[in-house]
Amino acid sequence: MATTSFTEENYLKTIYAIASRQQGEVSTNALAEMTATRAASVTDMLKRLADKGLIHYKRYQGVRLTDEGERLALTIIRRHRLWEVFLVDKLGFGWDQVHEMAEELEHVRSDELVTRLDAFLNHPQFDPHGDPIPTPAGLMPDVTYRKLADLVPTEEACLMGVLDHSASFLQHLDACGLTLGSVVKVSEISSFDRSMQVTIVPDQALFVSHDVAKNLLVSE
Amino acid sequence: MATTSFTEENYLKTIYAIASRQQGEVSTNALAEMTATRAASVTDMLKRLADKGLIHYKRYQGVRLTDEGERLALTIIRRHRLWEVFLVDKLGFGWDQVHEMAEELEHVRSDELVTRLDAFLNHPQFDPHGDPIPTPAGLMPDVTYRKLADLVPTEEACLMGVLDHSASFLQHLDACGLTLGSVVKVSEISSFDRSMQVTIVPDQALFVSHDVAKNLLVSE
DNA sequence: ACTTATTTTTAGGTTCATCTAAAAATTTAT
DNA sequence: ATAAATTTTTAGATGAACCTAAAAATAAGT
Ligand SMILES: [Mn+2]
Ligand SMILES: [Mn+2]
Ligand SMILES: [Mn+2]
Ligand SMILES: [Mn+2]
Repeated sequence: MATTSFTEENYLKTIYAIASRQQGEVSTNALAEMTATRAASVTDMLKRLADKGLIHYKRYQGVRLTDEGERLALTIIRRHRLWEVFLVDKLGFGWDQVHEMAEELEHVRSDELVTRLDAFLNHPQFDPHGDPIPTPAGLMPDVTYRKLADLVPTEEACLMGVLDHSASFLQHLDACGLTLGSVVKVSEISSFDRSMQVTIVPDQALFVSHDVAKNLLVSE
Repeated sequence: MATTSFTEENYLKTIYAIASRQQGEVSTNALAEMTATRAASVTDMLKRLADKGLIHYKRYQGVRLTDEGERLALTIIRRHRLWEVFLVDKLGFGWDQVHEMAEELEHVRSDELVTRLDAFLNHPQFDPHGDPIPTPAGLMPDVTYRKLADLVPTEEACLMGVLDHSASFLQHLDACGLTLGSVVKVSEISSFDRSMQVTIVPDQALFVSHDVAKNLLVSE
């Protein structure tokens, strides 16, 4: 029940993020890189998180979230994503503008606030970037997307999310008219550079580089 | 332009709050009491705020906000009150529940966020407790209220705000049916304990103790 | 005016979150 | 297997924000 600081919460989120795209323990160096701090600072913090029972930590062996740590990480991710929905749906921000604000809003501590915000937003399942919103109990819904880059000609699919969350990538998608929810159909793939000719259904023809296609998630 | 910390922002708000209900400089002790810290800690912070040009400070002489300090204090108060409006009007919280959450939300740093929130709320002039919302430029609108306790029989006035912001006082008002915006008419004042017999127009008779009446603001 | 009481400041410490530099453990390469 | 490279940890500092205890300045009381 001890109170977790702003900084501790960010470490938990970062451990979760790294762990979810690899298997095995998360390394001190990976955390130092992600949090833009030095490895020595990470070690310090890992000891503190281990003392609080939020991570499993053995020196030189990397870390893994405990059940409690994961639950906490997911409630913070839940808050982050709900605030992003609020900022886009209610305040009219672009999906490329909301991440930094959500980084601060996610630390506002009130369960009742999250509950009411969720209701106010009509219990959204996904944030503006297509990422699933963890449940109130702290469970991540598992969604299985494919990358647009993995489709073959004549396949049709709905744009569901992005892997690259950078403002520049999101702005590029805006400029191309690639909006989440659109249905796209692959017409042709260049064997030279794997660039794709796609149609945004019903009839908007579009050229998509492999760099873009491999960062676009689709479902079908 | 240097960044102001969470803590510094709270000190500025506190200095403003104390200064606005007295004349002359704000004492170290008063600040220590309000911030629930020790006088020595306050002195530390005052030096830092003075270095940043946010307060006028001469040792042993108390402090006063600089123009820049006051502008900053008022933008934070603006954010606090806008978030309180959001929590009550949009999320349906009671006016007795929102202060603590607003204490955290007010520190989320984004001018664009405040601008859009203000528009989303339809540019409210007052927060749920009847306190005026400072302008985007950092100016406090001056409103002049009277206390209900200062009215005499047959006077009628509109309930505009509260002086006591405690949850227990606000809940007591809820229980009595004393809502901001109601029009009340004083019928009788006891010369013994200054308690009031009032009518919530059109016809709800009510007994109001002096303790309550002196914390209720009315205008007319 | 002088003594006493109060307020404020200084001095010296603590904890959190960071840092650099050096030591220790682990991993990789020959 | 031994040496070299890499990763991780320890050791020792720093700054922010707090603390207690003692000293200094100001205000009050006689
Ligand atoms: Mn985000
Ligand atoms: Mn997102
Ligand atoms: Mn408040
Ligand atoms: Mn208020």
